[in-house]
Parts: sequence; structure tokens; C-alpha cells
Amino acid sequence: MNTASAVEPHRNKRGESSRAAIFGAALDLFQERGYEATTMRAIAVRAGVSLGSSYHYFPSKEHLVLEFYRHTHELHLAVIAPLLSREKDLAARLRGVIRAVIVTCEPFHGVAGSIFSSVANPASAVNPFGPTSRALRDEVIAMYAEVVSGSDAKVPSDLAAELPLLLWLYQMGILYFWIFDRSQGRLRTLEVIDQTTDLIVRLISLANLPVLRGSRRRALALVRSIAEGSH
Amino acid sequence: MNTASAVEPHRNKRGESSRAAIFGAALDLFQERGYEATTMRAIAVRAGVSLGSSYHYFPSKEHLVLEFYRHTHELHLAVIAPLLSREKDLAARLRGVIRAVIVTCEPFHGVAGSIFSSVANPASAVNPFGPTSRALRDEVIAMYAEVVSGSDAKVPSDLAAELPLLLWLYQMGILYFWIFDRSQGRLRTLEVIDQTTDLIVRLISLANLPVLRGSRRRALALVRSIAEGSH
DNA sequence: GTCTATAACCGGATAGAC
DNA sequence: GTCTATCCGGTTATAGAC
Repeated sequence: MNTASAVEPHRNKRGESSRAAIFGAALDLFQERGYEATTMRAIAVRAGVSLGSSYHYFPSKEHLVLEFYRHTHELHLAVIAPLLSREKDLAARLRGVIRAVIVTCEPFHGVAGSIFSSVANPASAVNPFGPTSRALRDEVIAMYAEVVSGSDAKVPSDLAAELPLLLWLYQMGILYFWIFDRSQGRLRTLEVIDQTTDLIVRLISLANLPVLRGSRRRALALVRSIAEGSH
Repeated sequence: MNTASAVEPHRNKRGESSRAAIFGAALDLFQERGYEATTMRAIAVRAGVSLGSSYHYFPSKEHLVLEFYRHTHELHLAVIAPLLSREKDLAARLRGVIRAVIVTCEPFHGVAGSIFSSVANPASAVNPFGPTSRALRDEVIAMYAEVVSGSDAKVPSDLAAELPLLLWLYQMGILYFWIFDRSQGRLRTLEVIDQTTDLIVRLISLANLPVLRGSRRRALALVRSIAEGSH
């Protein structure tokens, strides 16, 4: 669970509390002012530490983002736990999980664009496809594996192997759409989620049709070769 | 063709040449050192103007990127012209066009990551989905419309209406993959292009099957509603 | 060896004189 | 349209405190 401790230095009690204060201040300020408008200096002031101290715990502003990922992910897991243990229908599970993602992230809607773009950079220390994010990424993908395996849907085994990864990508697509969504109550994103999850589940059930089998196999072979090659 | 002139100030001869010098210097330096490592100061020095002058022509570093888009797009159009007038097979047209994209962009492979990420920001002045990029975006989408309409493929009319937009998105996906591709001669990207273009064309031809018709209609209605809502 | 702090560096962006 | 001077914020160097 606590992967960060393996990377960041905060073994002592004193360090723990400073680190938490800095992250808490960052979280508050991100919400109040947005990501770019929040300066490392302002974070340090609100946390009651010096600028240098902030950099002791978080080597860069983007490392605060990585912590933010993890924070949101834990919240998300807590929110979806009841759903995953109760619901067996794949469409409902998927819809619920993805809806929960955007609900969990909602307080950060204004910031999400800057964050997304800064981590989209392959050179970013916290690029979602990069090594630093690997532990968290694997956890999220594992969560989607459970969404599928815990359902009563019949999924061809070759598809089942790649589906969690594909759903993780799908989630990122939805997040990027949500970032642009200015509609009241984020209704447009919710609508897109409902439509796409339905569509995905339908396509999964169609994947076994003889006419589609060839394409499915080729597509999955491609996904597999891509997934293997990167990391 | 010269959309930039409507937006950027360079009506006089003198201005023209300064502007060109600045853009040329930027292009060189981007290739030599990458996007982030290239400072506005270095660009100004190489162009033989002051820092302030550079900002007179390009309100931000990202506006150089917009010009870069346009520059690459013109190159791309020139490269694919013969193919589009000769070839009628949709798969071959699509494959050729997408291959040409990455070939045209190849000199900037090292820079592309930073550029991509900086424009992925919804707050970016040159976000591909934003109003500033609209003219160029529409040109690219129109180009994909020609890729489809100039082929001998039979495409259901509802799909034909949205296909150019979808192919533009597909192209962006390929570009993002290419950014991460470190393989010799970019062979992995080429392989992915060959596979995916084949797959796309096959799916288009399957779209008329009765079992798929319902999903196709729903998917296209969704795409249409999304495309209408944004801009 | 862990934590904190101050001062400086660097580069994107801006103001305003000519 | 061109320049110089300056701001501002992410980052780094480095010195001292526990």
C-alpha cells in the first residue's frame, strides 16, 4: 500500500508529519487555485515549512502529483468496494467504477487539465506509462481485472487477459473527456460513460461471433505485443 | 493556406523576415536540443533579434508550436499528394497517409514528447481541441475525408460522416505511440500502423452486418453528440 | 544520516522606453 | 517593431540544526 515510503525519505516521526503537512497544503491549494497557479513557495508557507524542506520530501512539483494519484486511488477503492462485492452484472460494475472515478476526482476538476498535460510528457518523472508510476498503474489494472473476474460475464480467455489493460486506457480516455466537460453536474461525461460502458460490454459479448473472431485475435495479439514491449 | 497571418502580426516586409528568422531558428534548435532545452533567449540570439522581438511575433513559446504544426502539415500534404491521386484501395491510402505522418515528423521525434504534452493541456493556447487550432484541425480532418472519399471502399453514410474525425483521433493515438517508440527505424510504430489500418478497414466493412448495426448506430450517435458539443 | 532553511540560478513572460 | 530591464516561479546548492 505505502509504495511512496520506498522512494521518498520520511522514516522519522518528524518527517512523517512534515511530509503530510506539505501534501495536505498542496491538495488544498490545488483545489483553491489550480495546479499552475499554486507555487511551491505558497505550499511551503501554508505547510509551515521552508521551500527547501518541501523539496526534501517531494523532489519536484510533479511528485506531488504522483502522491495525488495514490490519494485519489485509495479514495476510489473505498468508494467502489460495496459495489464490487454486491453487483455481478459487468455493465453495472464497469459503469459504477468509472462513475466513481469521476466523482472522486470532481473536486479537482479545475486542476486536472494541467496535471494531465504535465504527466502526459514522456519525459515526466510521473508519466502514467513510465517506471515510477508502475506500481500504482499495476494496482489500477488489477482493480479492473477484478471488475471483470468478479462479474458473471463470459469473456473469451484471450480477451480476458488484455481487458484490464484496455479498461485502464479507456478510463484515461474518459478522464480526458471529463477534463473538457463544462456541463452542469458533469452530465455529459456521465452520459458518455453510460453509453460507452454499454457498448463495451456488448462488444465483448459479440467478440465470439465467427465473423469477428479473426479481427479479435489480431487486435489482441497487437495489444499484447505493445504491452510487452513497453516498460 | 496562410491562416497564421490572420492571427499573428507581420504585415510588413520587415516583419515577415524577422518572423521567418525566428521560426527558422526555433525549428533548428528544437531539432538540435529538444523543445524544453531550447530557450526563448537562444532562439532570439540565433535569429539575430532580441528576446522582446520574439515575443512580438510569437506571444508564447507554444505559439511556435502552432506554426510548427502548420509547417509539418504542409510537408505532409505534399508527400501524400501522389499517393492520394494514384491509389484507390482504402487500406493502402490510410496506411500510406499515416506512415507519411510519422516519416514527416521523424526529425522531431526527440522533441515531440514535450510538444505533445504541452499542448495536451486544455488551458494551452494551442490545444488541438481548442479554438486556436481549429482552422488547422479542420484541414487535417478534411484531408482524412478525402482519404476515404477518394477510395473505392463502400462506407455506410452515417459512418462516413464521422469517419474523418475518428481517423484524426486515430492519428493522434499513433503519434503518441510513436513518441514512446525507441525501436530501430521506428519499426514498431510502422508495424502498429500496418496492423491497425488493416483492422480499421476490416471493421468498416463489417459495420453493415446486422449484428453490428445497432452498436454502430449508437456509437456514431455518441460520436456526433460529442463532436457537436465541443467547440 | 535526517531534517530545515536561506540564497541563488535559470528561463518563460511582461513593461515600457525608444 | 525593436530593445533593455525586470518579474516570477520551479529548481538547485549549500550550510547549518537535530
